[in-house]
Amino acid sequence: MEQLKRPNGTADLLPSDTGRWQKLEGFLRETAGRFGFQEIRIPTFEQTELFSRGVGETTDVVQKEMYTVSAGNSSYTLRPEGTAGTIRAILQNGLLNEALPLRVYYILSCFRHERVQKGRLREFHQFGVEMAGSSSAAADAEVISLAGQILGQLGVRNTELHINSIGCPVCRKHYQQVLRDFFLPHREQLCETCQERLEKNPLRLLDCKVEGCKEIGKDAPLIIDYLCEDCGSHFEKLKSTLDRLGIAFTVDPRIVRGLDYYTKTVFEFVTTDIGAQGTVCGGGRYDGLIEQLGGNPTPALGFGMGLERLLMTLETQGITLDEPRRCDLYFAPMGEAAGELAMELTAALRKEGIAAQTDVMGRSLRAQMKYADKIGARFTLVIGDNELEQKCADLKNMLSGEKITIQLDDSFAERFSAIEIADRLAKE
RNA sequence: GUGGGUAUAGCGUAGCUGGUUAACGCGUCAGUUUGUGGCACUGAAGACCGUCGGUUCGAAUCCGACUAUCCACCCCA
Repeated sequence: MEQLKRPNGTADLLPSDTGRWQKLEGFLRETAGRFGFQEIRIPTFEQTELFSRGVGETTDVVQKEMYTVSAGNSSYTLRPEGTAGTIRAILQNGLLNEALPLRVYYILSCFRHERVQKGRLREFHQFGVEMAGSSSAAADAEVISLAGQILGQLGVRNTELHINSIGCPVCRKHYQQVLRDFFLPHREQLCETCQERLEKNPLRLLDCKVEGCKEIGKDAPLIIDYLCEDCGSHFEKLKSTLDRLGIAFTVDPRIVRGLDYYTKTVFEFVTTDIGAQGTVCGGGRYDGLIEQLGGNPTPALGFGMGLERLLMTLETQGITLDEPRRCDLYFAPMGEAAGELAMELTAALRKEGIAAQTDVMGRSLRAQMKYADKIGARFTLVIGDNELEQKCADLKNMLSGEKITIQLDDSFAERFSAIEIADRLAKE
């Protein structure tokens, strides 16, 4: 029978991986919690319209990367990102009627039908936060500082924070016209995609990698010089607050996020250590989104952090999160009677909070010792006919090789004995 | 959606100027005299050489298509 394979762009997380995932997730929850964020969990799929309306009809994500299925008369889509669904849930459950600003975080998987490459999967995991109710630059600084602290505390190096402001719909519209006017005379020298961008999304003209376009765009007007008064002072305030918090950043006027909902502040944490897809964290403000999704106009912002990319960065930088496999005691019985006793005692030890294992392969003592060594057991306990007779057991410290004989009570297999062994382990 | 690279046991690789039982390391399992791990030694299991088709007396080896995978563009986390 033919073996079936995983779909392209998905991953299996094996026992050798899940330890570091758990540790990372625990760290993220803990850190987000310290910033006052609480977890929210939302459905894996939503009505397709949520994304076309929230993320934006013209974005690549919506136009060509969504996994959409129709069921009955409805069209559903696997979430390509976390913000739209989170905002939907916030509105549907009236969370904005509670103390503001509302702060939520999530850890979830996203789905995008893209061409797979390093750092880009079709199902990938994101840690994200959303903060709603504040239009102040202080909120921006707080969200950015959470992301910065996460990376900092993990010990991530070679990562830069880039920030920019893409203005509000009013000043952006004005700027787009200025940009068009600038590029129009060079139309013929632009690459094909840029000629399209000129019509559809002029902001993108700025971060084209084609040499010719780069050259032309070198002296292009920058949006930060065309911000309206409100957007401009918001950006100034953000920069001074970041300075005050000691968060290093560079203003990168080329950053343009590909999701339509962003306004004013956009930012990303970028590393060069993991290949071309170096954005580990990206986010920004989206003051129009909540209204766009049917809520009362409410300012908000957030970010998403790609967990695969983060883990990849940690790995190339030699930062480990692994926890060794835990086995406090391996119980090595010899013979059938001892084997049955071992099953009972092992179960009892586990109730005492001890990570215990015993033989289920019918192996020789020598083979059992090898196995105990491989799984990293701290102690082994050997019981054979002699020990059964004398009501004792050999306890061996696998690190030092030291061996002691411990005397056990009459009621060998009972709780009491388990506690006694547990005590001995604790003393060692 | 576009371009390029790669595909041989669980993992990492050799073999690829076509020639019979496809090799090595790691890992797994068993054993090295009667009841004690790490080292060493011995042995075993494990591969339709990605799939289909073509060239040929003969294909892991050459050619084509498909699929998977990797890298990059694009886009984004």
